[in-house]
Amino acid sequence: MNSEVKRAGKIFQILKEEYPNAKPALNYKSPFELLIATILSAQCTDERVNIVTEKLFKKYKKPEDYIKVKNEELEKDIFSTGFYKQKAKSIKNCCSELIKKYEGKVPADFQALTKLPGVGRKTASVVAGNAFGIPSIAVDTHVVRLSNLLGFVDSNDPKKIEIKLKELLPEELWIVSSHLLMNHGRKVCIARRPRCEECIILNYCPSKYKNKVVK
DNA sequence: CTCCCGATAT
DNA sequence: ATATCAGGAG
Repeated sequence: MNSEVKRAGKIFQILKEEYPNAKPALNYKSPFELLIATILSAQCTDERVNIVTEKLFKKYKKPEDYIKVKNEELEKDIFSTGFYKQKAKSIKNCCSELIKKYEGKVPADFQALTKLPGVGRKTASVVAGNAFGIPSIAVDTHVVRLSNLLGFVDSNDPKKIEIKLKELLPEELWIVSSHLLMNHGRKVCIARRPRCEECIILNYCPSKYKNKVVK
């Protein structure tokens, strides 16, 4: 086992102690709700998505419910998450696909998820991992940022980062590792201004007090 | 690489 | 007032 792997192991061990209850920040009660919430979370904070989905999930229960309303109505209901026209289309098309191909159920398969409208690698990983327990690493902007700052990678390509993290970590840590990095990224290693003073893994961070994302 | 867009920190 | 945040599709 190389030193890179050991270092990563140490970092995630500390993060696990710091965030013992690390879980998705999105609120959901089913794979379907998680799928919708994650589509909405593109370029939007999880916090804001939760505000929107609180009402949304009371009104829309099944894929059919999203299809039968007019575009403008769905757009209004998801407005504040931004990119609402795109997202409304994605959600509607996605729901049609679910009905057509999967009897209205969310497929428990990464590749199948990726093919759904509005669902890219990150969303597919979130759903596969958190709704179905399939080992996956969701690489969102926090994971990209922290992976670079912590020196795991020198790249902004989410797929490369995902592959690298999978090499670095044992499979049972994959799902939780995303949550840990997202948690830490949101609370301490904040994009706008990293709180290096309060960072628990500062000693393992090559970017400490740099306040600037590498590359 | 550009477009899609509102919310919020500074 | 405005820079920055936050993924997917074409």
